[in-house]
Amino acid sequence: MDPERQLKILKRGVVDLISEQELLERLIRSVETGRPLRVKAGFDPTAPDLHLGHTVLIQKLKHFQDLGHHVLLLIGDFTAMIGDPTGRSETRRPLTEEEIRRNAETYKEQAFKILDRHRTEVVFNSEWMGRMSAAELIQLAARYTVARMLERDDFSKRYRQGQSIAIHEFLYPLIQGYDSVVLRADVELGGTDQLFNLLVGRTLQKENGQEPQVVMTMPILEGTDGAQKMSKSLGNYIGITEPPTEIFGKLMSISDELMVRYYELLSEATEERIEAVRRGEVHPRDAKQALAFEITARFWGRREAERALDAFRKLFVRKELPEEIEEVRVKAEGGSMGLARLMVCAGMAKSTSEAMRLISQGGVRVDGERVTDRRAEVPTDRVLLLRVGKRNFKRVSFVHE
RNA sequence: GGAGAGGUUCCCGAGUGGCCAAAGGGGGCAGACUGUAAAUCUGCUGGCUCAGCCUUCGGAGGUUCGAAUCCUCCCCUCUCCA
Repeated sequence: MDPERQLKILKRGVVDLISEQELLERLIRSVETGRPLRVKAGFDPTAPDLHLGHTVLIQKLKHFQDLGHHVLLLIGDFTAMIGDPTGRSETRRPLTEEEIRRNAETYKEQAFKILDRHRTEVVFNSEWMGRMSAAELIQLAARYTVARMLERDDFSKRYRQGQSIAIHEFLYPLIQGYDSVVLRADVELGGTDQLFNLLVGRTLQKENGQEPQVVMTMPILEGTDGAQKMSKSLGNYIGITEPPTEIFGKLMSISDELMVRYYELLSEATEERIEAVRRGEVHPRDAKQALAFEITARFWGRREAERALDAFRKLFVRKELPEEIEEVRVKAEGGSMGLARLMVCAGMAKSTSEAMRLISQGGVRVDGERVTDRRAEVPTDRVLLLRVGKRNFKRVSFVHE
């Protein structure tokens, strides 16, 4: 495809592009020589699951891949092994090799739900970092100054606010940049928070006599709370391996405002369609359903997405019981049992205190009847349908001894 | 190495001897309402055999009728000086 058209596709949704001119030149050269661009993006295998936030980046990698370029999926297993304490005072436990290997494996599998596995090169930075000597590492560290490191926004902020910065945190950007040197990357992709690290790569490449990589950043996807970035540790994420009903449901629960944002960054919908959603010309509920359907189908297929849609309509629009209710068996302690205690046994409350709170707040129903007496007893001679809140259902049967 | 500041419940952050299971905010959960699990409003938010009792305020001891608050030692973070 001609370079200008490629550029247009690649630019969509991008925040920083350093520089557009360089990218265009490389695309032209690529067309002329028939050599695809080497496009790198790194992932930390610290958590075993990818969520929608990661897919913003992967989706962009796919654009490159579809245009015939060479995608390098870098797994930062070396850095993960050291354990990055970013932002917290407690030291994060470094992962074991085994954990990292497993995480990396699931990462790959999940990334291949979007990327073509046969045309993606997966590399691990332990391959070269693991062999680096202390002397070589110090030489690498000598290339950069503390003042320049402190240019990075989060470092300077933490420094000003008197928070701790461990020495090795300064090494992360250097290692990441060095990865680009080793891989001879033409382009590196990252979130906007990665801009600094990506630029370090350019500097190091220049020093090593390479043409500096083109740097491209994608927006950071906000989590379901609409405020902070999506991350597993903040609990505001939507994992791509979560069950279809979860993905669908979580997407339906985002705010109308956030929905527009998700459309922009995650949907394949046309510009016109997104504009219509933005202006409120589509009913927010319908727009949200369409989005939830699209994303669910991306990871689970249309059939599963349709089932999730049906289940959602049934429960929330028609207010019927869900199709599948989890069944639990609880050991009976005589002819009746305290409801609060039962809720704990059935895994519907973390503690008796919490269960009692839920009851007095009117959030608990037994066989469809609201119970508000926190000391209520329930019979144990038959199967009970328990409901906590709007969407937590369980069928409880008792085991007598 | 020296001098100072600080470590509070899921998070941020008040509290300097009893009225403290600990203000306020965030988050979370529940209820009402609805267009939906959006928005908004209200309530709850350590545990238990729950009108009572038990365990929490970096860790270990101590003073006191009584400690998150006072003393001693230790651990951790930050600032300034060297």
